[in-house]
Parts: sequence; C-alpha cells; structure tokens
Amino acid sequence: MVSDRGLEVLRVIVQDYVASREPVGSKSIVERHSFGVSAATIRNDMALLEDEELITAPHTSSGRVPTDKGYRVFVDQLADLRPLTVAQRGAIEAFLGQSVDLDDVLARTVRLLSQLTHQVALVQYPSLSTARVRHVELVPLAETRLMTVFITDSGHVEQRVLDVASPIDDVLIGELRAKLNASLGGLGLQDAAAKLATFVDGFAPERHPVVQQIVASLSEQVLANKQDRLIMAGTANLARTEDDFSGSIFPVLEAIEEQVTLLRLFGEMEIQPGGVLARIGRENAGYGLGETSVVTSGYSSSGGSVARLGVLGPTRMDYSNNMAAVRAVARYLSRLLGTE
Amino acid sequence: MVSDRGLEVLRVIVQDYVASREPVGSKSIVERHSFGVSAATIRNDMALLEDEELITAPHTSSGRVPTDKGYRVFVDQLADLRPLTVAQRGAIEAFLGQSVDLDDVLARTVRLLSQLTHQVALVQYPSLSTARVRHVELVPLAETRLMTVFITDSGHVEQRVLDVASPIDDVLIGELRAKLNASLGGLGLQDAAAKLATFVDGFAPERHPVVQQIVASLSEQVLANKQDRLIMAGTANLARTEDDFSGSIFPVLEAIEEQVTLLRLFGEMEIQPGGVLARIGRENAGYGLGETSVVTSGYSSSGGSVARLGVLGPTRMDYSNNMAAVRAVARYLSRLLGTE
DNA sequence: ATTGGCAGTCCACATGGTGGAGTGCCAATG
DNA sequence: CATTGGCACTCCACCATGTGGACTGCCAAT
Repeated sequence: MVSDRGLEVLRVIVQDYVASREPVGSKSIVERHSFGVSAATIRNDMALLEDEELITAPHTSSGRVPTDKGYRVFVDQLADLRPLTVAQRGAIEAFLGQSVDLDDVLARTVRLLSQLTHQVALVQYPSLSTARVRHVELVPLAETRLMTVFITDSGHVEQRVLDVASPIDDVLIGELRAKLNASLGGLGLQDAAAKLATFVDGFAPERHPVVQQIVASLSEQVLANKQDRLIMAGTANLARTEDDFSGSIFPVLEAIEEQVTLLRLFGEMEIQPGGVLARIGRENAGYGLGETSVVTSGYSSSGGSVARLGVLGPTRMDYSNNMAAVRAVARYLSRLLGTE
Repeated sequence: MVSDRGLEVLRVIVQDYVASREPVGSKSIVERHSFGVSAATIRNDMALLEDEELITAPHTSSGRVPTDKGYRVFVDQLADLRPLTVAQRGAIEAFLGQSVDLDDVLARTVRLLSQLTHQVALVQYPSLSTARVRHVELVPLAETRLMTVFITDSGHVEQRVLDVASPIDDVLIGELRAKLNASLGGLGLQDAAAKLATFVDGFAPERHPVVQQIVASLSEQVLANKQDRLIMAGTANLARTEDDFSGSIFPVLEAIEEQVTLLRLFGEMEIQPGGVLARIGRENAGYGLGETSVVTSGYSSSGGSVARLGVLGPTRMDYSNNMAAVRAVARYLSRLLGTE
C-alpha cells in the first residue's frame, strides 16, 4: 500500500516532471525537496508507486515519469487549486468587462484562457436547448427577398436570407411578424418549431405557399440553432508543446479543426456546476487524442442553459494552474452572463 | 547566361524537389527526364544556375535545391497553370452551390481551398469600403434594451445589443426605423456615418438623449464594420509540412492566429483581377514568415468590393497546383457572389 | 522502517570508419 | 564550341564501438 509520503513523492514527481520534461530520479527528489529521508527510502516508495502503476520508468535505469493513472491521482487528490492572484483576477475583469456582445464576450474569454494557461483554449457557445424565443424579425430586402432574424433570450442571434417564390408586401410582413411574435415569444425552441408546423392555418389560402416557405425556413433555422458551436484560440501553443506528442501534432490539429469531435468529447464530460473536470491522456484515446488532456468546467448563461469551456493540451500539463484558471474564468463568465 | 535548357533544368529541379523533398542531382535528372544529354552537361547548366543564384547546394557534394529566387522564376516563367479537371470543377460547384448564407459560402470556400491545396487556406471577408446600406432594423428586446441590425447590399449583417438610458416605446422605434432607412438606404458607409452625426436634429428635444445614444452606437457599428476579417481552414496541414520549416511552426501558427499580420500581408499584395499572385519565402520575412509562401487571388462580390483569398504554406510547395486551385476558386466565388 | 553501499543496467553522447551520391574539372570528341 | 566520359575529391548519412553518468534494485546494517 502506498503511504502518505508515497503520495507526496508522486506529487513532486508530477510537479518536477511537468516543469522539467525529464524523468525524475530519487536523488534529485531529495535534493530539491525536503523529505527528511534518504534517497534509498524514496526509492522504496517509488517501487511501490510503480507497483500501483502510478509511475513508470522509460528505461531500466532512468528516473520515473507519471502514468496517466498517476496524473489522475494527482488531479483527484493532490492538486491544490490555489485561487488566482489578485492581479490575474483584475486582468480577467478588465479584459472581459469591455465586451459588449455575446460573440465578443466569448471571443475574449477564449483568448484570455489561452493566455492564462498557455494551452489551446475552447469555449462552447451556450446551449440553446433551454433557450426561449425572444423575438422574431422579418426584414424585406427586395420584392422576393427577405431576411429572417431570430433572437433568443440567451442573447443568441441567427439570421438568414431567403428567396421566396412570389412577391411579398409590407402588410403581409407586418401581419406575419406580429403573429409570429405573439405565438412564439417565450416558447422553448422545440415548442416553437412544433407550433410553426401548423402556423400557416391562420392565413388566407392564397397566402399559404409563401407563408409556408417562410415558416419552413424559420423552423429549420430554429432547429439548426441547437447545433452547438465552438470557438478556440491559442493553437500556436501546440507547436510549443510539440515534443510532448510522440508522433506528430497532426491528429490534434485535425481534431481541433473538426469541431464535431471536440463537441462530442465535451458532451461526454459530466457537468459539475462550479467544479472543474479533467480528462487525461488515454481517456481520450477514442478520439485520436490519447496523448492529450482536456480540462473543462461548465458555465451558465442567463437562459439558464449550461455550456462548457476549457483547455486542451498534452497530458504533461500543469494541471494545478490550468484547472484553477479554467475554474476562475468559468465562474467569472457565469457571473457576467448571468446578470445580463 | 542561362540557356533555354537551363531553365528546363530549373523547372525539373523545382518539380522534383517539391515532390521528393530531397536535393536533386544531375544524375537523377537525366534518369527521370529525357533531356537527351549527359549528366555532365546538366552539371554545366547547374553551375550556371548556381551562378545566377537560382539554385544552391546544401553541402559541397549534394544535389541542388531551388533558392527563393529560383522559385520566383519558376512561378513567373515556368509554372503551367493547367485548369482543374472536370471532376474538380464539379466538386467545387457541388460543394459551394449548397450554401445559403454569405458566412456559409465563405466557410465552405475556405475548407474547399484547403482540401484542394493541402495547405492552410485563407479567405478575407468582402471589404465593406464600397458596400452600401441596404437596411437598418431596430428590435425592441425589453423596455430599455434594443437590438440594432445593420445589413449591407453585399449580404453582410451586423447586430448589436444596446442598453439605453430611458425607456423606448414602439412609436419611437417605428419612427426611428423609418427615418433611418429613408435617409441611409443606399448610402456608402462613410456617408452613412456622416449623416448619422446630424441625425438627431429631426427629433423632438426631449428625445434627443436616447436617439443620440442609439445613433452613436449605430454609427460606431457602421464604422467598425469596415474592419476586415479573415477565416481559415486546414491548419492541420502545417503539421504535415512541418519539416519544411527549419525551426518550429510556432511563428507560423502565431501569425495565423494574429489575423492582423495576415491582413496586412494581404493588403500589400496588389490585386490583379483574374490573376493569381505569389509571395515567396523571404519576401514575407518582415512578418516572421520568411519560410512561407502565400498564393492569393482577388475575388469580387456583388457590392463591387474586392477581397482576397489564398493559401499559405512552406516555400517548398506545389505552386502549379496551388495557383491553379486558387485561381479557379476565386473565379467561381466571384461568379457566385456576383450574381447574387 | 530506514539507510549506505554496491553491482548492474541502460541511455546519451562522442568517436571513428565506411559507402555512396554528387560535384568540379579536364582532356577528348563531334 | 557545346558535349561527354572519366576521375579525384568532398562531405554527408549511417553504423559500430566505447565511455561516462545517472539511476535502480538489492542487501546487510542500524
């Protein structure tokens, strides 16, 4: 069984290895940390840690490196998430406080996160599954061309341009706009889509085709809306940490570009409000990301909807710092979006 | 002076080197191509090419590699831009034809381009400098909250949410909307901004503060609009071509993320309608991109405005293919956006 | 349980040797 | 005078070998 000191040893191995990128040996441990015991004792502890598969030795006679399991124990039991410094908090507020738009907030957030962690940062757009329709707007652009704008109470805006078969006049537009807002306002998205299906009934028969066309487009727009999007920043950090990826960073860059993969990965991570979660190394192997870790947290926006944000990097990353940063940013973002 | 055959030699050196990634020697040239002369003759030609600094030898006794200047001559005089295959053209049409939205068109374009060239693809949003106001829409969201939507004839849409100091009623909204559209419709952006400055005059004095606030925000929105944006795809290709960058791909990834750099670079490349342009290697040194080349072309959108699109990759790239692809995509995009 | 000592392992690095690809030069050739 | 075969030379890429050093594992002593 691994002793308390054994866990301490694991902690310093993780810390030193993350910092130095080199396998850490018993001697360097007693030199750099004051355990009050000899190197031989540390060696005994290390042998136990190796039995538990928490650390491993790349070669017969080299120092030890944490295994994925070792990182897991470190993250779950040993990492101390000390809050950010006052200066850092100040920077967050100053930086995010300026933003005016939802898009802007998220764009700033993701850049901030990548700077705080020196990793690739990811922010998911607020899920619209709990969002409600706030307003629908129809804007005539030309005789047979129309723009539909669709706004949710979470601040999300989606617009689309539509060519209709027959000319539409302002009266019809006005009528449509009024009816749409009256019947959809405040509804959840699925409900709104359902209601749209029978919407055409309230109009004069000769209007049916054009109304139907508009309604169908709007309905599609409402549902498509539920697809989540991801924004990211700091991909250059991948080049910096390149040596931590055995082969090439190609699969990582690929997964990043293929947002679907990351969204699915995000989706698998259960949301702990206020908490921060890490998926480590091979836990992501299914996505071709067996050498990367993902640290995420949930944040909530005014609609009550919850989305995720986080960072992605090599398994050998500074979990303490990154988890603290992710947690702080998520909290601040929730506060910012919640009061809106 | 370099003979015609000498130029042919340069051509095959560029082609073979790009294909094989290895310095090409006189012997392999006579083996792979039918020059009808001996290796010694090729060697003489190569000596001349080296005098002209079109090729260089990494080591005393190794094959030759094109210099930046060599690539330049290749691009200007030797590359044959054979049109894309019918299948490729078909793919372009099929892929881009589906899109419905300006954003969608550009997103598809950039992905397409990265797939055709296996490089990082870049598409600049259509410049709004020549765009005109098509419609302004005001959407009340709450008593003191309002969304302004701003649409140009190039299909660009910009929205912003605004908190106003005092409550606004539908009557005022209606009046504002009508007046805004009446006076701004069809105007260029600068003109619109200028007109907005004196817009408040037409309203009752007690309305001035709130109108002023809305107008100021709108004006800001109109001008901010002129900032160009860039979208990109295929960054994973950088990892694939990583070995072509001496040090790290870090500065490249960095420049890509720092869109400003690329926009400035784009801006320096003169636009030749229908033509395709290459900036090669050290010509981009000023941007920390001394080992990368950029191939661009201009495309025009309905507003008559012109923007750029292109690809970015290592100096050692397949210029023939990439220039042909960029040209074809640019032409198709112009056609697609022009008829809209 | 902890410790110092010690043999053993294995890597990282340097050294040295060899084959081969390629060049430059030159004299010979049509 | 361009072209050519031949030849000496250069230099890299590759392999083998050797050595120092950093660790470990084990054991007997405390």
